[in-house]
Amino acid sequence: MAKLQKSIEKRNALLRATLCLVNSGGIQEASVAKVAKMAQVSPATIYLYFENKQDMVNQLYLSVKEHYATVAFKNYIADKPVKKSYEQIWLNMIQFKKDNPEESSFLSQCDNTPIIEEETRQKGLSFLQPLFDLWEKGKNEGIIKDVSPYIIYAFTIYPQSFLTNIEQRSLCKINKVELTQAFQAAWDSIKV
Amino acid sequence: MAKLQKSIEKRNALLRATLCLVNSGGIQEASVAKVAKMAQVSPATIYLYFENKQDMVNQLYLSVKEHYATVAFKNYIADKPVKKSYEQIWLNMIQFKKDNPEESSFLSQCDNTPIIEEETRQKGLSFLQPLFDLWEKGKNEGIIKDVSPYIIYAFTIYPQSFLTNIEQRSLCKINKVELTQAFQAAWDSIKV
DNA sequence: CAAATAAAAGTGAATGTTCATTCTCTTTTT
DNA sequence: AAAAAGAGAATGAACATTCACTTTTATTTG
Repeated sequence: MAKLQKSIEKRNALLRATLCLVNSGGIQEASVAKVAKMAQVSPATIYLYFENKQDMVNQLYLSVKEHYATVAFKNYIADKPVKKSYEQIWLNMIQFKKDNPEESSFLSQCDNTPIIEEETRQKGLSFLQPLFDLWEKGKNEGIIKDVSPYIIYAFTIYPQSFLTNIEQRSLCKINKVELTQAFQAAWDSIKV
Repeated sequence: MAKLQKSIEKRNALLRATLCLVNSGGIQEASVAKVAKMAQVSPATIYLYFENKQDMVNQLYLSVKEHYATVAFKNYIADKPVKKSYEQIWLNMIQFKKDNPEESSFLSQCDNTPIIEEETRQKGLSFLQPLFDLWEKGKNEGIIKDVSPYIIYAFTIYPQSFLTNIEQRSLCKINKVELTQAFQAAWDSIKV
């Protein structure tokens, strides 16, 4: 039991090291040798925990997405009004990105790289199912436009990445005012 | 003169090859050797046209951004009503992304990689100045919300990348209906 | 319980590629 | 005949992965 625990910790150390390196210099910076060094482990050890480098990055992707979803849906109670629920989730999501810039930047980098396999992507998306259900509920109640979930995602969730991205690059600050304006924009784009 | 022309053509061949390779397998796939081979040129020749690989990618970034801006602002006449002008530019922009998936995907990949220097990024952004001016005009006329241009960009232009991205991955189709809905969402998010 | 043994986890060095870049030499253009 | 453009081969570093080996942990047996 203590053994298993140690294994999990080592696995996490490897994932954390990968996250850190990808964040500081792009995915190409996270070489197996560097990850191993940062996690204080032999390069060979990585292959005890992961099939290969691509597998390691894909697993990291899933683990980060899972964390993201956990934060997004914390204290989520399905029977509140749709707008209120959505506001809560939306704020949780952007807060996650503000609080976890490394994980957030990693996810952004993954959006457009072929290292992440389509299967992994789909699995990652499935963590957000409650959100898609909420949109469906909103559509049925006639308070959210009857458009594809892709459009809803594109105009309400996806913009968060841009905003936190530029805040990270110190080009702007996202405080309470901007947060309120941003949610208003998101909601206006999809409300009936 | 014919000499210079030939030089430009060779430079363009190198940029085109880079674009193609980046598109097919990520930035790491575009190695100097492969780019040279695809452009039917010796690896050494690349260093006659560019300082190094990073410089080549940065120049490609600028060249693509310039093309993008050219398409965005074609037939743009500043004295039409703000909403009409904006609709025209917005449609031009998304059409560019649909018509030029390689260039579009390249730009997306560049959004989150440290290969592109901050200076290059800023220069690339400056091509879109007329758009920022239009927003300012809209704000002055009281028809666009008085919020930061970052927010406007995040909720109207940035979502296009997501939509064309998933269309590219064959997860959805963006036809006339979706295009109309999408522009409506974009406009609703920022109109007063 | 303790010694013996089997299995699992972990290592550093080596493998064979591929990488970006530079070298020396040749061809083409002025 | 000078200079500019281009070539292929060479360089050394970095890469992902595997190798033969050691150490640690778990299980069996006397």
